[in-house]
Amino acid sequence: MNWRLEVAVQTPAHSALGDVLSYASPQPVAPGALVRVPLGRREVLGVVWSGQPAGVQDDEDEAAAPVELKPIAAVLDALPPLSAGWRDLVAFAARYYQRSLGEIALAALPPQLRDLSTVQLARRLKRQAAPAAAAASPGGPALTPEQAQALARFDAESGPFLLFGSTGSGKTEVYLQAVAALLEREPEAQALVMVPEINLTPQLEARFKDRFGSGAVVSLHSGMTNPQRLASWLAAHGGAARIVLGTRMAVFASMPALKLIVVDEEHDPSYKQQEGARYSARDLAVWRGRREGAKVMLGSATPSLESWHQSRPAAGEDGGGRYLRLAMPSRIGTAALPTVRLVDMGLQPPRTVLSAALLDAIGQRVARGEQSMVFLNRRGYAPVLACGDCDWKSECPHCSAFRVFHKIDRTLRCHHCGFTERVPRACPACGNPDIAPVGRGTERLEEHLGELFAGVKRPDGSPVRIARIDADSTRRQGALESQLAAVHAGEVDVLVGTQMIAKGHDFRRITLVAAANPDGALFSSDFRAPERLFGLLMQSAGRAGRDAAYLLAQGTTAEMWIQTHHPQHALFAALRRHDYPAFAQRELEERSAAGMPPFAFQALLRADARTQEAAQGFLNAAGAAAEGLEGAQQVTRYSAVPHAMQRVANVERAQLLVESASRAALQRLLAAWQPLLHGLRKQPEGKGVIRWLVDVDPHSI
DNA sequence: GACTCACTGGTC
DNA sequence: ACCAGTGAGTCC
Repeated sequence: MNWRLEVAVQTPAHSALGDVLSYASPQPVAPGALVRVPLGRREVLGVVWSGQPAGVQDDEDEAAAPVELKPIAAVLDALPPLSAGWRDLVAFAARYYQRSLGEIALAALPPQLRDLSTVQLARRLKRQAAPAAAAASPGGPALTPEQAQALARFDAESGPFLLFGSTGSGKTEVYLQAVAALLEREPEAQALVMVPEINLTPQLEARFKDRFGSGAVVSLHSGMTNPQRLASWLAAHGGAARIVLGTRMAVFASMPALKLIVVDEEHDPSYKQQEGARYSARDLAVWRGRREGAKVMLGSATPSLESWHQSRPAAGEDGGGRYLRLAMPSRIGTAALPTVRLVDMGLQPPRTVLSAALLDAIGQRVARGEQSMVFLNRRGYAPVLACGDCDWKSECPHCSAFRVFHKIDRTLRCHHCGFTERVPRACPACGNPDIAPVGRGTERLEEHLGELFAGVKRPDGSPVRIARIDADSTRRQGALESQLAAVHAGEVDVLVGTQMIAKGHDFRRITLVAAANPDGALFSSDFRAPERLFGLLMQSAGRAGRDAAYLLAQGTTAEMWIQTHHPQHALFAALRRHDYPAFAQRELEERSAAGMPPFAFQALLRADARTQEAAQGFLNAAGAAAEGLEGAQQVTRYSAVPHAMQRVANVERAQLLVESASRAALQRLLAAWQPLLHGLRKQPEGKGVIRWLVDVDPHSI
């Protein structure tokens, strides 16, 4: 008997191929099994989606043209098939984000699996074979009443849950105990714990391994080598790993006994994949939890407005959100949240970088042996280099952006396309030797602080030590770790950096945090910018004064300084009171009035082309073609506009927004649109279009 | 998405 | 004559 298998292989949705390809097999193969199949003149990895005895015709067009199917090359039968739950997750993600099954499925598998033969894999599995590790969890610290109450409700209800806990309220301990209770109760159960950035996995990994033993915990993130990723993935797939800790990609980890998903810092933008399949790992986690009967806990001090709205308590007519909110407003110990001080930059002398009051405050802390941290969201020395005579500026020849001046190696670097040149000696346009940096980045701030604090001494009389952490200083492998270690060891008095240092790090001796110039986000065209800024500032404030005992011993208090030209802005007023609910309420009222998310659902059709006209022409033709499609009446379609970063590496980018109050209507339209777009690409309107893509629930517009 | 193939234009 | 770069077409 011959069998016909439908196999998902890595092909994009806009190829002319269907979602799955058909192959012949001499024996039945279970759905979810991994197979190697011929594709053109290659042999690739695929996932069996379904199978049936050959000769059974269920499609009329099949009968018209019976084709000879190629046989599969091999079955990786040493591996248990991927579960129906996993396949459902992949299928849902493919459908929702308008990609092919195979693209999602193959991206969710460890890359090394693609080039292992059956023999190599079998050998690998034999070496790996380990029974499910008994997870040890010798208790933890005593819980605060808030933590205990959150856990009690988590235990009693089914969720999903939004753990709304201020920075330092001990959210991680709640995760640990929720996992511990689960693993103790169910000897096979697995838990998935997601964090936003790879930077943060080592610390969390250490805490989980410490609590549960190193055999029970594996990591899954893009910073790992391929063999490491394969080993982690196999341990999760086989059930040996009780806990999987990872970044957004981990949402697709194969976990046969998944019973709990934690999404830490659920508001973090990095949960949204920004290339390829643009999925939101947080949203998929909620979907997966419901599908697989696993409890889901989202945690944040500044939740996304989506999650906040979704967890609103019932009031009046409103039945409330679908999530259950668990609040932990207090910091552990006696530590209060830092005092927020606003510096009105309008009252400072012109061109002030750091106000006298802030410098004085930092100086005092240096003298007492305390640490301070200054944020500036611009790396490099200066964002622009400009000629004093003519109007030359350091524009990138390939992008609609300025090249940034990096003094350290005297280069002009484009942060978008990477184009780098030596700094010219004189103005390339008029020859004037007087070209000067405009504005400031972290490099210049570091230099500036060094000059200003040249006379300031530490308690032992030694000079102040200033360090900088940003993407440039941490390019080398292991550099971030060693620089963070230096801060922890107290070898740094003033730390300058980008938002890289705002997240998660538990610095014990930092008592002052300052945002040098956060105003950019206040009046951004991106409607999510205030939300991101509030989260970032709250998170930054959370870096200060984490150790109550240290503050007490020092006789000091924690402070967050913000330099702004708009001290009256409502965002800062809420921040001052550490009042996220007030901020969220105001934002939600505005979003509701303007009909924006979470009160509407959006998708972007984006196109890249050689010229802006070609990109917009394709999009507008696509918009017109959508007229009359299913769902179109309920979906607002806007005109094509240039992307916020219009040109990158000589490619013009444009986008077209579609929006609806009904997620279902939007989904119906997108599904019906896909084949039209595919066809349009081949029409004259598609001339010059390099690529197009759909971004569902886009993060920035 | 990964790959091949045909075609282009530039250089030794 | 020999390439890198690019665009079009294919893959059950």
